[in-house]
Amino acid sequence: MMPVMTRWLDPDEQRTWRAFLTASRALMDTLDRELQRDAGIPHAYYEILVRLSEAPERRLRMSELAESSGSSRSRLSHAVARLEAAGWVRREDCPTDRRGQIAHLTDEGFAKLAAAAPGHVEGVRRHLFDALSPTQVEQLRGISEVLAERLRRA
Amino acid sequence: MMPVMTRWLDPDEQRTWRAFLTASRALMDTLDRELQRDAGIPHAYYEILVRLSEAPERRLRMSELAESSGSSRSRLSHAVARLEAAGWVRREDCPTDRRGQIAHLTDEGFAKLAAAAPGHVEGVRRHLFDALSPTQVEQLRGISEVLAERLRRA
DNA sequence: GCGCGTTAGTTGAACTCTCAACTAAAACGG
DNA sequence: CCGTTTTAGTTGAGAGTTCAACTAACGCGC
Repeated sequence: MMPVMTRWLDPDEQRTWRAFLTASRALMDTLDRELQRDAGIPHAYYEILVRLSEAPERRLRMSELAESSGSSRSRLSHAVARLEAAGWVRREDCPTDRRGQIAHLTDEGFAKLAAAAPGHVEGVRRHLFDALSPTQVEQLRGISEVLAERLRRA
Repeated sequence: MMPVMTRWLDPDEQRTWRAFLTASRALMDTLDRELQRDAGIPHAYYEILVRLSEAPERRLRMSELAESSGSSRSRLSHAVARLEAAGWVRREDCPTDRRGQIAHLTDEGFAKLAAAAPGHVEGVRRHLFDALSPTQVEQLRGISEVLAERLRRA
C-alpha cells in the first residue's frame, strides 16, 4: 500500500534502524556460519530439529512444525526431505487426517542435535547475552515479544 | 570451539532468545516479502542501492559497498552482476588500483530506488517503530549498537 | 450426500546465497 | 628488483528459499 505522504525516518530512527539491521544480520550470519561449520546444517534446520525434539514422542504435524519453527510450508517440505535423506527425520502418515504428515525425529537425528547444541548455545551466549547487561536483556525480551506478537497477526 | 561445560540458557534467557529469533525473523521476512512484491528486489539489493545512492557521485568501491551493505564479497559480485543486467548499476574500472571496480548507481537505478523507498520506509515504521514505545526504541538502539560493535570485531 | 471453499502438503523452476577455488594486481621484505 | 604474501574481485557449483501451481482430502451448508 503506497502512502500518500511518506512518514520518513528521522535521524534517530534511521540510526536505530540501521544499527538493528546490522546487528541482527551479523548475529544471524555468525550463528549460521558456526552451525554450518560445526554441525553441517543451517540454522533453520537446527530450529526444526529443536522443535521436534521438544514435542511429545518427538513427533509433530508438518503444519505445526512449520508454524513453530518459523518456516513456510514449502521451506519445511524441502527441509524435511533433506533431513529425511540424512536419516535424522522420518515422515509418517497421520492416522486422523489422511492429508496429514507427521515428522518424527529419529534417534540418529536426536543424537546429531545433542552433539550440535552445546556449541550453538555457547555461540548464542557469547554473541548475544555476554554482550548485554542484565537490564538490556530484559529490555530486549520486552521489545521482541511486542514485535513478535505484532507480526504474528500481520 | 567446544566448551567443556556448556553454559546452557536458563528459562528466562531461553524465552528472550526465542522471542528475539521469532521477532527478527518475522520482521525481516515481512519486509523482504513486501519489497519483493512492490519493487521486485530482495532487501539485500535494496540495501546496496541505498548505500550507493548516499555515496559521493553515487559511486563506491566494491569492497566498501560490501562492507557498508553487510554483504560478503561474493554475494555483492553476484548481486551487482544482476543489478547491472537490470541497468540500475554500472561497473567501472578504478583509476588508482587496477584490481579495483567501482559500482555506479545509474539514473535509472536511482529512480527505481526512489520509487521503492516510500513503501519500504512505511513498512519499517509500521512493523517496527509503531509497535514500540519511544523508550523501547531508545533501548533497542542501545542494544543494537552494542551488538553490532561486538560482532564487527568477531 | 453433494458441491464448494478451505486446508495440508508437495513440487519444480527461478533466484539468491555460500563456499572454495581462482586470477590479477598491489604491497611488503630483503 | 624479485619472490612472497595480501588484497580485490569474480566465478561455478552446490545448497537453501521463494513463489505459484498443483493434488488430495476435509468440512461446511443445504
